[in-house]
Amino acid sequence: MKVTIKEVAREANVSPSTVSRVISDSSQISEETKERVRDAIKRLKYKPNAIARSLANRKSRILGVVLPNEAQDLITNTFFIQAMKGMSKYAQNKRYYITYAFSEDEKAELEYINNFITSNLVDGICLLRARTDDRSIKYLKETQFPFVVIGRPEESENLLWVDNDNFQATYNLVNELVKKGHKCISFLGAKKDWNVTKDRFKGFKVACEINGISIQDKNFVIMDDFNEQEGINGTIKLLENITPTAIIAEDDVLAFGILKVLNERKIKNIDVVGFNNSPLAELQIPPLSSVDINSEELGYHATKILIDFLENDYTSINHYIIDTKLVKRESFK
Amino acid sequence: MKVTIKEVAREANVSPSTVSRVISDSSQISEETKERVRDAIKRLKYKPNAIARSLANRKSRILGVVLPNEAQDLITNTFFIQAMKGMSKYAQNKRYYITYAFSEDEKAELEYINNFITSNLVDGICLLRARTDDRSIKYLKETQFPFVVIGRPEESENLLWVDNDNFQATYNLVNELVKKGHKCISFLGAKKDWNVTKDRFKGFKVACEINGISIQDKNFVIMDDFNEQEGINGTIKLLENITPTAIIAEDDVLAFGILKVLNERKIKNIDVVGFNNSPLAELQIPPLSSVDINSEELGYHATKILIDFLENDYTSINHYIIDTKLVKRESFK
DNA sequence: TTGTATGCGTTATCAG
DNA sequence: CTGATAACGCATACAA
Repeated sequence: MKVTIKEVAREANVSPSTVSRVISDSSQISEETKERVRDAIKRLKYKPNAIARSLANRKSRILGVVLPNEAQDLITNTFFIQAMKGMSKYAQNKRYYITYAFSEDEKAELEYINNFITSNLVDGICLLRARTDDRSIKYLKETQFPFVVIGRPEESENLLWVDNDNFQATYNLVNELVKKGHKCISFLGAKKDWNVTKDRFKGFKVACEINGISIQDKNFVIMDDFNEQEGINGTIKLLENITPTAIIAEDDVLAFGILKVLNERKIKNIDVVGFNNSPLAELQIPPLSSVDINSEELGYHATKILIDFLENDYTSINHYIIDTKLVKRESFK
Repeated sequence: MKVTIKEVAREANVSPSTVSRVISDSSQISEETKERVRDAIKRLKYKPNAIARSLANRKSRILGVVLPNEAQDLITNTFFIQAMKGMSKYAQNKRYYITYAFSEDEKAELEYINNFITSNLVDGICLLRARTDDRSIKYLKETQFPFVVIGRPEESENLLWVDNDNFQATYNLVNELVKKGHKCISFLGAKKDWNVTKDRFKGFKVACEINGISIQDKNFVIMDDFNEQEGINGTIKLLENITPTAIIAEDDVLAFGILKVLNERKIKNIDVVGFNNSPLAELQIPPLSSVDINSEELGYHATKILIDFLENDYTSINHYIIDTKLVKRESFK
């Protein structure tokens, strides 16, 4: 049988409310009785019941995370497990729990979110990856439920988010390439209405312009999806009109496609850089240089910003930028 | 403000207990009032409070999963995310929630488990991967707390587990190799005290013996850890004493190391087969044949067996074997 | 078939 | 500084 606060109270010869106060280390309890109660707690090995506590507090200390379940994920999914790890790291520090749900599609995602909220199980929600015109975000905003997004949302005022500075990262990358003497740089992306695409492309474009490299339509290709085949198709299309000296891929999977084409055509003098630094990057031929987005940090700060918000009720910081880092390998060094 | 069971009761002109009964679809309530209450529920958009329900039921419908620190191995981790996906799939069906925690080491793991149990937050626990002499399992057994293990534990009586038949899978694999004419087969594994290692090695050994292939010490190597470098070292060691026509790797990451050595030495006539069918397998040169362990199914049935146990309180089935499937690619076909 | 009263294990309010 | 007492939202034994 579980030992409750009552047993402890009896053991320590105080009332249950006193025990409760000792547990929350209330300042208005004498050190003496605190000692006595703590002793009793130890002796009886008492642990507070999280559920009962949640009910009384109307706070569960549980966070809900909804994982999207899109086709592209299987390969790139180290992002998810890493982000989840980062999330749990901070949450565990703060004695929060995290519960997760995989959604089959956007509709299911909304359902899970709705369920999380209305069942009163979670105090806050964490969304991985913002879509454009994101219905989940819209819904969460409407209901005023606390949540954080990994990936900058379109309308980012008044909501919590964590992301890399994708503009800056790509901007810097172009500069590095230029420093190495590159004069004709191409960009291969996908999902033109995703914010991450917009940001990275913009960083590419602006940096090129600053460096006096003119960017025309033939300099870049934006595909529909993130997968190797699209990378292959995009590269073929690109090479029809132009022969760049370097290609930036918005994501490693696209870069894998690029490398395939280059290998096949035995083209050796085009540098390639991807994004995300997936574990597969270093196994490519040649090993792929890639911008590490620091997934674990993204997750860590997502829960940090959310929990801080929940506890302070009001914070000045509503977003956080995670550093990126170019990992140089054979494909560009 | 959240609408509670009281509001609904008032709206439907019944008592709260009646509403409660309607929610659990009690047979002893007239269809008529059921209708009326359901109407009220819809009108008021009432959703039961999960926490309050948990307290009253003394069941949270929350499962806890503890991820081992080996999850850090970024390369092999598709197993974890896939297992988690499978777990959530069944749990969601049954309206269970899953909360996870990453443990840094065995000590932390024990702490999390203890916390899960004593805080009364979870109804059951799922462990990923059994160690030998597993303290977590021992502890869970002692406390009599419901739990399931993915990966056959040493003493598997009276506890729930899910696993592949690793003996059988390796046994069959050897037979396939023999059928293709192989007469000298080697085994490269790691972590000699893991059950999965024991089982796969045993399958290898027995099958070889049955086929009249004698197995001596030079025929196999068991390394310390699962990573590519260990695969490389193991292969080098192996090839010092023997030149097999086929090598079985206990895990794909080890196989990646094997392929590296073979490529470097331009050895073309050794077939290689790994385990786990990681997404990287097909990207190897040559594409690696691998035994798919069906991670998602493992997770799915783990929660299934656990939830079934929790709900029936007593089940005859206490373990479940998940099929494996050899995926043939260039490295062995 | 339905309602009343009580408990689930805490926390919070209000006295003392 | 400490102790009753009443919530928190729901479930259920017992009555009616």
